[in-house]
Amino acid sequence: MADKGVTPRSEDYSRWYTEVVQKAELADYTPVKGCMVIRPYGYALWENIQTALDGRFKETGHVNAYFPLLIPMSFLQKEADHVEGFAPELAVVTHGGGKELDEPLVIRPTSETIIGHMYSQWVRSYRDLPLLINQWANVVRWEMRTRLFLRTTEFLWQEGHTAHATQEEAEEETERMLGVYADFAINEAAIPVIQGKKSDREKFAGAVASYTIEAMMGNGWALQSGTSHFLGQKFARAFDIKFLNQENETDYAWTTSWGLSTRMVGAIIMAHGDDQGLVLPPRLAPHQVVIVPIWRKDEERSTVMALADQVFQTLKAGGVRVRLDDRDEVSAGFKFNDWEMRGVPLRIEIGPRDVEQNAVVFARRDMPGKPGKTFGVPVDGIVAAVQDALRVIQADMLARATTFRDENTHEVSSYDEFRAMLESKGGFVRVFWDGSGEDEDRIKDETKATIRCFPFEMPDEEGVCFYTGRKTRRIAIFARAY
RNA sequence: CGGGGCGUAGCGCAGCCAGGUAGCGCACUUGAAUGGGGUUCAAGUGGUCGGAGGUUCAAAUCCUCUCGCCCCGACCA
Repeated sequence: MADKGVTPRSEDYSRWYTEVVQKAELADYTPVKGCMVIRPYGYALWENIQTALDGRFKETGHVNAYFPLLIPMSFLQKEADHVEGFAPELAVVTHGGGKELDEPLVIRPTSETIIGHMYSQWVRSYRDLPLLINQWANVVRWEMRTRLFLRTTEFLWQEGHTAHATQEEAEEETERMLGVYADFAINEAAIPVIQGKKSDREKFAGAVASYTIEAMMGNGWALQSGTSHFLGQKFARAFDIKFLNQENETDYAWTTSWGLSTRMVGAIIMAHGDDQGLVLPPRLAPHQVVIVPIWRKDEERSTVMALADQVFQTLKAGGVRVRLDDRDEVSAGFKFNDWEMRGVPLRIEIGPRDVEQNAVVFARRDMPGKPGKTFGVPVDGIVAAVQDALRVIQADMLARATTFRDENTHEVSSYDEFRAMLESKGGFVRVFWDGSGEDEDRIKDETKATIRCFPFEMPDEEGVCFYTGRKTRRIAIFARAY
């Protein structure tokens, strides 16, 4: 097993993850420390993520633009919390054209500063607002430890930056975009994320409030999969984004920012992968269907390939992302395993016996082996049959991930219980919380668990804080996190 | 940056303790037989043993330094 598949997750989740990424040919490390190359298959997945998100951004009135990679160091320093948060992980350019620069340039770790600077020049009147811009870009953060997709020195993401005339509007935008992320995660990536607010300890450097979608990975750890920040007027004051309101008074704009990165690829891998490797949700999979023809003799080959090609053309014309694996040099069994490692949601097997019946065999990636197989699927109506199957797979993946998350979410009422739970079962721990930031730090030191969020969905009842014993209405979700 | 581990063919490893002219599996090439779950057999290609210095008649092996990677911590989308 171990010699031909990936390491079972129970043995070593970290190794399992790296092996899945590499066997699926999603990405590799490069000679530059902590930097990853996203291989064509991994990039195709990212492109589908981009398309799904970008469509939602357009629907909510946003437009794309591009801001530069290099930012003057002084810009970073204008917002005190922001520079404090990012200073340790900045990559700095000190030379250009063979000379030392008068002022060092920072490779953007995020673009609030340069965009804030430009917004200050673009905004004069309330009529210029809201400004709703997104950019697809790369950013660099000099992290100490890296992991493919989850934390790399350079990563790809989108970052939305908006400016509004009123606090209410900016707060609405912050929540709207978190909702867009949650909708994407649930309906495209089949990951049942929890929406909530970050604790002060965990919020974005420079934000007034940060919101997050938190996903549970296969080992019970949490992964922050997208964030949306309400920046108040902090950046507007730092970058002088002022406008005249309807009363002809000067006011600072209210800004937001929100981002989702290639880390989402890591989330998909860890939320759905199994011992055979990657399992991709149909809506994002680069290939939704792979057709594997099976034959023994040359005369069989021609009839099998004729039907395989016919099915391929029909599906393609029907808008299905389909691939025909017509390689001669490897066996059918090899191809099965090959595409399983790559997570293709649905495999269509076509052999001589199927040709006789003018039918095919479906094999679901999310249900390996016999249970996921359907024999004798008629070629007539194949497009609808495939689309149905893909819909079912998508829905089942979400349902399975939701069940997994719920089964691994526990409630405790005392700190002893809390520690025991993290030791024995892990996962998310849902508690009443009325502690301080210092309490949070102490818990992190002692258990490695942090507050992932204060979920939006809270029961309308009062409870006792598991740590302080005080009465509170606030719920927190604690977990170990990537 | 602290603690642990590892650098030998594209990948995974053995050889090192007890120095003696570099090996295995996978992959790759060629040929044949196979073909409904990672086929089999045969013949091949491919290596500055991470780098530098030292000890020695002789270093993958011993010594010193150095570079890099992985895992665990601190940091984090």
